[in-house]
Amino acid sequence: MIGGGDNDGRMLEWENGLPDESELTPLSQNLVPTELALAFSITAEPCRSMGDVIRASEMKVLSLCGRQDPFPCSSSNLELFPSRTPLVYGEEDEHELTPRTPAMDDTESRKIQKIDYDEDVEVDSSMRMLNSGNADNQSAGTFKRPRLVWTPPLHKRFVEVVTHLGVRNAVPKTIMQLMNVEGLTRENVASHLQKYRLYLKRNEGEGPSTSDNSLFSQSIRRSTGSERVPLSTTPAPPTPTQLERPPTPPPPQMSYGGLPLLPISVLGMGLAPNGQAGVKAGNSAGVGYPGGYKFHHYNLSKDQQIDVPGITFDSMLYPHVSNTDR
DNA sequence: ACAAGAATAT
DNA sequence: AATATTCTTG
Repeated sequence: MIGGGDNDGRMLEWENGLPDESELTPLSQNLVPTELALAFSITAEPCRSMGDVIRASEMKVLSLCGRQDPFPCSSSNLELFPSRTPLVYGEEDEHELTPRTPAMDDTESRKIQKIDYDEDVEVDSSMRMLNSGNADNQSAGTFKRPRLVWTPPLHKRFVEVVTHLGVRNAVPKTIMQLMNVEGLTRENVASHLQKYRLYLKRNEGEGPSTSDNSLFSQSIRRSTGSERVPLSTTPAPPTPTQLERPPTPPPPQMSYGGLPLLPISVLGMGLAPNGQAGVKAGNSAGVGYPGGYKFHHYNLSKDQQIDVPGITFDSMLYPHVSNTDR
């Protein structure tokens, strides 16, 4: 115990609460005697009122929170996604060197985002929030893109594009370009496409009227080859001429899933003690990651999804979610 | 050199 | 299981 046993009585008094003003040294009284202060060239600070103290206290609390707004994630806060902020999402791995080649060209712009400043406001803003608290994560050139989560809207977009192209002609780069989602990489798409094709293969040969009544299976026209389906969000459906080439470059850029990406805290998801992101059962669009390393979860709660009749969750992504929950 | 796709890693 | 990364090949 600090202070030993001499002052046990005083400490006991304090157990019933903080001392009142009468027991404390008045704010107006200098703690250092004038002579002593002069001897050490200490200039007395101006007297502070109780208001000053309270204000200072609040400032301290805010600074300890590391930001001005204690609740920046509230849905009403439109400042959530300020424009053009330096990319700060990175990872704690300083061994990850080699920035991608900086070939300056329109088709390569996405790569550049990895090492420079990301154009995707929503994405990097979410990153910033989620990563705040990481002290050593953003020294130049050490960015590591956080793990992408294929939310239902995002996957829907993917399916639209793939279906539009026809599974045979759908290749990652084209898909990526047509999806037109900022921050989405070819690697992201390639990985997802691989899985998607596995899904198709696993289910091939099964008629549409099997026990599989998932919206997923319904949403997919089993493409026989070069068949193409218009892209719903593309303003003008491709003309036959256009179909010869990779179709019309898309207008409005989506953020992931076409909606503002919201931080975990907004969605009732949190970081488990081991650093894993998880979701509460209600949103169930993601699960904790068994590997035990950090990743970011861009998920959207059900009522935040794009209102597209017929397609919401799907069984490829969320086989564990019952259809009635979708 | 680049990109697709498969294989493997986390 | 989901996604990323690496390897192989065209």
